[in-house]
Amino acid sequence: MSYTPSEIETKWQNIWDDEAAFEPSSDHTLPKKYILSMFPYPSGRIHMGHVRNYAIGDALARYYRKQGYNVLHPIGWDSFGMPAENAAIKHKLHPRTWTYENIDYMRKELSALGLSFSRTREFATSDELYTRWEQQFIIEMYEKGLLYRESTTVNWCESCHTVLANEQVEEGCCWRCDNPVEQKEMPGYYLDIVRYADELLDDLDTLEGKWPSQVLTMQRNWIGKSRGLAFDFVLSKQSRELLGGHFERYEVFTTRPDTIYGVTYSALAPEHPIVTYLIEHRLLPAKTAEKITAMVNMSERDRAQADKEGYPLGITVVHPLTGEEVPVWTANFVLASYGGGAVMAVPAHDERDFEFATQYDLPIRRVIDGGKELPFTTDGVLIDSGEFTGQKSAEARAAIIAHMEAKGLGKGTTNYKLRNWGVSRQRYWGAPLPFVHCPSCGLVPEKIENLPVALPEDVEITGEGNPLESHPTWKHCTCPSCGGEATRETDTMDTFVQSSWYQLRYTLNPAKWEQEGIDREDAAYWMNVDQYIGGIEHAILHLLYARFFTKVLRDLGYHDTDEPFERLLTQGMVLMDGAKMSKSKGNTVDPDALVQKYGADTARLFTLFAAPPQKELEWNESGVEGAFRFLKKLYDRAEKVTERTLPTIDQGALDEASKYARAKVYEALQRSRDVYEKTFAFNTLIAACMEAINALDKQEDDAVWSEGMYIILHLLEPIVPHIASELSERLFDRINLSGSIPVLNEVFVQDSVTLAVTINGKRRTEITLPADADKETILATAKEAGAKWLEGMAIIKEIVVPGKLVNLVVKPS
RNA sequence: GCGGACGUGGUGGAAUUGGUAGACACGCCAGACUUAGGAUCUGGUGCCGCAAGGUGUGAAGGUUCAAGUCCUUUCGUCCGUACCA
Repeated sequence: MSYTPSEIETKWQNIWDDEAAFEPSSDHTLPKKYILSMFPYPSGRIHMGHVRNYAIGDALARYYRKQGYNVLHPIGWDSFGMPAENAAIKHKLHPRTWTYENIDYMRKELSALGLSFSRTREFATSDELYTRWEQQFIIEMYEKGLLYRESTTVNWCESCHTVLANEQVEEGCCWRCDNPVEQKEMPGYYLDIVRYADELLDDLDTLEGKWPSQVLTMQRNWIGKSRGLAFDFVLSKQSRELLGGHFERYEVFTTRPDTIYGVTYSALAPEHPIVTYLIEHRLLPAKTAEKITAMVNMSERDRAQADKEGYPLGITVVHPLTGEEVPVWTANFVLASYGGGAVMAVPAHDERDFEFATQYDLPIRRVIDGGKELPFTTDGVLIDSGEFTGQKSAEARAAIIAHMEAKGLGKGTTNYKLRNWGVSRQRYWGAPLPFVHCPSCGLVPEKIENLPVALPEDVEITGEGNPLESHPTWKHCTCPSCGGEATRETDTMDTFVQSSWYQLRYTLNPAKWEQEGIDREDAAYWMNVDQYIGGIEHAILHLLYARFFTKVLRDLGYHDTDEPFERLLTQGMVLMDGAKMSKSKGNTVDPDALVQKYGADTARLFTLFAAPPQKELEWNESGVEGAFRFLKKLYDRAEKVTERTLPTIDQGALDEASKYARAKVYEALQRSRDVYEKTFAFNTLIAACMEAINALDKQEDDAVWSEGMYIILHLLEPIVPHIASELSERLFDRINLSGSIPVLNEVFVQDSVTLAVTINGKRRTEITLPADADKETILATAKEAGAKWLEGMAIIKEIVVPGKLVNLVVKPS
């Protein structure tokens, strides 16, 4: 019989379905493992990145199941989002239809890979039941003050009549209609993630060694915590008068209070209220006002790339320590959203301040000794700094903060780069924000018993404006509080909200889906995710939001875990000809076609064999054939098996080739634990199995063959489950597919050993000796074998590394 | 700029605590079986050299009996980030 993957694979997929083989047990006394690969967006078809992601997760899930763990290995669909609306515009399909048809199709594609997912726990985030609980959480967050509504500046496309994410702005223009994007003040909903900044930062330490350090670093930088001094610049008397008494002072933040005596000017963001006031009251030259307005209207991205630009505002502030008057400028490099939108400028010790000061001929005053050239931005000893002169930067920072605090001039403060998460979108295909605008009560959350606030089905998606806004009836409702006429919120939630808590939803027994969002007991048992697997592209957004939601839901009393993902594996991209596979480049491989041609096992084997999971995977058709060839060989060698169980073998009676083969088999077995539990270097485990088969091929003992196949099928089942199950059923009644197999140390005991002989560290020859040879014998043999290189030399040192080598250190005698 | 990761044959990649570099696979070469083969099997394959031997993990130093592995410097590639005061 020859290897026909299609038959075998269909057969086993049906058996697993019938057996409900991958449903987790509700017995919470069992040891558990929660293995999660990031769920897919139902874009239409699966791609090789999915195959890789799920092959890794499935191997781990199957491994732990075999070890006797109760394994939760769920799948679902991250099914809200813009592509559904774009498809709706293009194909005149309802986003829901398009989405759920895609899900049905992709579910079949994933099934064909033989992935061991729980079927009963599958859900889509666009299911109304999922939305219902999400809306409840959001309302509870609102009630705790974690969610708030606020008006801020956003990217706005007038022709599409919608807000755009920064990512949707291409060179200042709308990604879809190419109209210039405007900055517009608009209300939106924000989650106060900054309130959790410290915990999100500190808990990264607990993930050290379990998450890739790169991801930890990226999150740390993203949170961007910095400590320093916040203090007020008080406007001079004339400046206050100029500003009509509307402003008296403004706050600035610095991480370098030690340089405060070097301040020679102060700069405000162009959006700063003082600047706005000056423009609105025509207190600046018309041309200057125009230029500043242009800076304000520039998108964040463009501004970041622009050259330094600024204008004097004709006002001054008083230096809090020297009493000197300092000129105030507005400058495009000052960010409105950080540290109050104003800075003290110390050109001598800050690169940006220096560049700006040089450009506009502002004074530069050195207050830190050190370095030859300015700007000198490292720590040093203070000079010309009043009573702090002579102190080192570090102590001066503390002293100046203490001094300012004592005098009521300022205080030590912490700032974050992290900004609150804007979660509202002017989109149809998302979870509605469950709020109502009441003319008398203001913003009111919907009543819990009325949830979910579901999307209307009868909408027309045109791509212009929010269909919820233009729907004739949907937004009209009664106020949950006073019962009067009111309007429903038409913004929907960012899709990242759904993916922030799905890992908790999976833990809930499906029998309780209707009654609960998250179950404390179920979550306590399953959380946290033992191994999370996904692409590095989610290093910040998704992984930060999911961590945040986990903590928030913990504080709302839904569960008790601090971190959602115990260990994280970031898989590399799948490449073809050195470039990421993409439709536009035309360098894709269709997983369906691959499975049809070679079978799912070959697809899985190749993706795990060609590279370690963390690295990029270069697609290679002949490599795929190599994987297929190995499976054919494996299938073929099943004929060699004569015993139906793990045989007992008399090691002493075997010939060298059989002993060698046994050693190779057990080496693979020994290696497997590390691979599945620690390194995920499936490529090395597969290589070890190939070596074992090659070694078995070179010997003829039936029992050794039986033992070898028994163990190799056991090892490979998580990777190539169909062929392994098929052969295992035929040969061993599947008994080798559960439990673990002990490593027999006797197989590693060798009668003779081969040692390398090196002279001065250079390998010259090798010697073979009985395994129990003593050091003298070894040295004598080595000297004899290396006589040629020892002529005329005096041996000054002899090193024997047992089982490895002999090194003789010599010099001319 | 800053932060991180990585440089090993023609290719993907192996190599516990420093201990025979190149496992395994692809490709290539030769042979066998074949009408034929892009099927299968056997053998070979880092580089230079007929060989003996030499040489070899981006480069240059260093530590060590011994370095792909540790240290210093340097070059290169990839990824992330972008005026955060």
